[in-house]
Amino acid sequence: MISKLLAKNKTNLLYGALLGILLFLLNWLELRFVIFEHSFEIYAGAIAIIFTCLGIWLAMKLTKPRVETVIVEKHIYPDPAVDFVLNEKELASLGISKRELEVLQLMAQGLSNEEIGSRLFVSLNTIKTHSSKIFEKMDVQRRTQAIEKAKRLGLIP
Amino acid sequence: MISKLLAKNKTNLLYGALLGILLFLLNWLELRFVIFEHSFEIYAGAIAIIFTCLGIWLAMKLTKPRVETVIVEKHIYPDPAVDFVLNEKELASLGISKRELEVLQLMAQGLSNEEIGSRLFVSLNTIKTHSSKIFEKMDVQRRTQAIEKAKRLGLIP
DNA sequence: AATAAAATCACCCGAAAGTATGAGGGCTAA
DNA sequence: TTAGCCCTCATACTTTCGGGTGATTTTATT
Repeated sequence: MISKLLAKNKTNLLYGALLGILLFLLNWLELRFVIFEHSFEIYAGAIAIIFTCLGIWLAMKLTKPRVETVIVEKHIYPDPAVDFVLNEKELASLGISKRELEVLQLMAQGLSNEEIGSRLFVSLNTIKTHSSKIFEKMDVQRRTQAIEKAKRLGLIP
Repeated sequence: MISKLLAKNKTNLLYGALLGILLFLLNWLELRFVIFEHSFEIYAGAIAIIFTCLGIWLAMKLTKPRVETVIVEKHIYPDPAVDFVLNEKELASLGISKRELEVLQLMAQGLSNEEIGSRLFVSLNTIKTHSSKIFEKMDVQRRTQAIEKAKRLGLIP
């Protein structure tokens, strides 16, 4: 409870403490003044210095920093692979299966049928069958057309 | 000449003048003190207030304005097709000619060599030569690889 | 004018891609 | 369970692609 209150009024307490110290200093200086009658100028100077510092400190603490808003135009180059969303409707309407899509993706990466077969652990003939079906379903003649169309339709990144 | 000097030391002169005024004030207050023997506290308080203000003023004037920079990122999503900029450096470093780039673009659109030849009014053999050179320069084996790499390098949209 | 680079075309050959057809096994929804 | 789709694989055939070589013409570039 008390610690909470302390934490909340931390700054206020700090200010209070500082004021106290200042008053004490003032008093002490006055005492000195009483002892050395003619050290008035020193006293005044001390007060001046101390309160100048106080003023500076106050200004530093109390002035709000000027907020300068800098608008930076950040060009976002959408990494086609990162925020790619598969157009499942198109996929369904074309009737392309999961496996066929896989083949299509590898095709678009520039792999040969042979390489795709190795990648998917199936024979070249299987990939040929898949690609034929893909071309048929997508109504294209060549793999390059399939790739172009697939990208356009959002089937591949 | 003199006006220039004035302009240059404007702030310095201002400070000097202010100091002068302060000294005068101090003197005047001292005079008052002499007149009213027991108004010491008033005197000290006045000094305190004045120098606090001076400190504040000094801090405001002398410290660089504290600028808190808030960076607001404005995200811009460029349409890849609309504001496509050809990566001419890459094009030059690969040594790909204008004609070859044309062929590459048509390739990426899914055209066969035959079709590209018809489109550009040259023979199939010419397109074959072009594509061979393209693959050689791009260090790829297949047209699909060339397309993929060309897109990646910003040679085609 | 000389040189270099680009563009054009041709021929051959092998590799890859694409077409057609058939067939077997697996999964699922009617 | 049966019809339908998917996945797999095979064979045979055609087309397209890609590599290699060589040659001519046009177009810069110096």
